[in-house]
Amino acid sequence: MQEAMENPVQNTGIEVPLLEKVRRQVINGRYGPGDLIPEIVLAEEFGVSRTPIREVLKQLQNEGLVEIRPRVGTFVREPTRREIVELFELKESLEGLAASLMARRGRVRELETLERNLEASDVAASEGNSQSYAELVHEFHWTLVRGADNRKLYETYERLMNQLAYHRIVVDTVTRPGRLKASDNEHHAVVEAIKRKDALDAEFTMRNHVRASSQAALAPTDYPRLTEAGALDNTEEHSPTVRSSPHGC
Amino acid sequence: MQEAMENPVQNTGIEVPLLEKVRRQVINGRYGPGDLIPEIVLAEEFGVSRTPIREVLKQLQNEGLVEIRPRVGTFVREPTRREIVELFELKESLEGLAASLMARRGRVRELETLERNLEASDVAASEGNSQSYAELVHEFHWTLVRGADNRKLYETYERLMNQLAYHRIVVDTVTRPGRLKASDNEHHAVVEAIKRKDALDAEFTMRNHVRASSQAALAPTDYPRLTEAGALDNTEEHSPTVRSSPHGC
DNA sequence: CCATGGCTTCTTGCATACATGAAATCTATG
DNA sequence: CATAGATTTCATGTATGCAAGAAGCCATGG
Repeated sequence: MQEAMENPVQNTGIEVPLLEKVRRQVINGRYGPGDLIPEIVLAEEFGVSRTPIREVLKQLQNEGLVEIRPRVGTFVREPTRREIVELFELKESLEGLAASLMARRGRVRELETLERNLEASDVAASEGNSQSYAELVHEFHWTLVRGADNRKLYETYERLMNQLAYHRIVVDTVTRPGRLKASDNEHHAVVEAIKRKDALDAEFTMRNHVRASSQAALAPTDYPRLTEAGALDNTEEHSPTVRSSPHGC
Repeated sequence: MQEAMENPVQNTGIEVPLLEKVRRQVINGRYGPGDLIPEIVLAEEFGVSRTPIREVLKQLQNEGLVEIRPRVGTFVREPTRREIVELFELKESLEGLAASLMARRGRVRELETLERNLEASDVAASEGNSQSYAELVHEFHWTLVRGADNRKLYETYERLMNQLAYHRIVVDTVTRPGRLKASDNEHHAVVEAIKRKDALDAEFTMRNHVRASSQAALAPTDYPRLTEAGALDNTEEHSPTVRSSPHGC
């Protein structure tokens, strides 16, 4: 009854590596927001015809990453600030649901993963290793959503995160003063509530955590960052290697 | 900044009427769960080539309504009971979020729509007109989600409802004894909380309401229905005209 | 009678050609 | 020099042809 969830990418019938490769090329490649993406260029680049490229682009449009203007062309979409806020509101609700569902499940494998994650996060937090911590944050949130054992929730979450992940608007807020340790403490509180099987507490602790990190991500960043690597990249340029975490902490 | 929301169907670049027509044909037409849907049949039926049909089918797969097995064919998907439960869990969370967001907005146009809906619902409930009430329930929930003024939430909700709407598993639970008036009362409570701008109360009142109607929809239906029209249709046959509400009450 | 092997058929997946329409450019005129 | 109009170009939208693979079927052997 419980199907495997090992494939995070929806089975679209499209050869998955192609979709993934086009995604990277489109978002992290030489195409910036507003740029036209000619189908034929991608087709030649990947050695296929326009047909599968069109399918991939339609999928990307469905994910909200590009906009296809009929008879005109496909353009990289620039999410508005309003959309970012909307996505964060949904993120808060969905992760709250995930925490609630996981709390009701009892001791499952994902709970142990979270506990190990906390240990590693404590180390990274005490060392101030924000790069390492950012990755652990990433794992924490995805483990939680996976631990909810609700495939539709997982797919919905994945869908929304795809819209947030590849845009430079959301940067690793973990580098902001104080946020790192606060985030770590909030993670602890969530896991504690889950261990107590207190679904309501788990949900609201998680929601508060997501809201806090979302606000940190959305707040203007006037003050200097704590790390030099991956400093705030608000210019229209886009770095080929994205160091920033795809979501807040 | 605030874009219009008048188009509930995502702009996919596909000629929208075609997508809609294929959806009906596929789900309410002669194709039942598990049936193969040959592209060429639809193509000839609608007087187009296979290419736009393929795009439509891919979109329907993305919505979860069909399954494309590579090199084999496209089949109408039968959602499992587990999936239904998962979708209801998400529905509860999303509609709770919608109520919460709407409560924070103050007096907006959609609130007046809800109030008019309640008046009409009271009449339908007192008359025991479950057909009329079912339509009002439908309008109530969609108005609430629209009133949240969060486009991403709206799109996500639409996406999930598409997966629930056209399957005969979810029937109008409004015809069950007691559920009709209970539902009406719950709607009143939600609107009251919104008018009081009590976001938390609005959210949980709505969540409780969704949970109650979801459980009613999922519960086994041993006892006779109160209406003769659109009686529980659990056979593999599917009526050409679907009378059942696409969601609970 | 049952099982197994090959064959036929059917369906999709991809490539390509052509039509359509929008945008940009070039030109001619006020 | 600016502007309006026509033309040219370019990218998409659609149709169609062909190949590959999977499922079903039939025949044959045990």
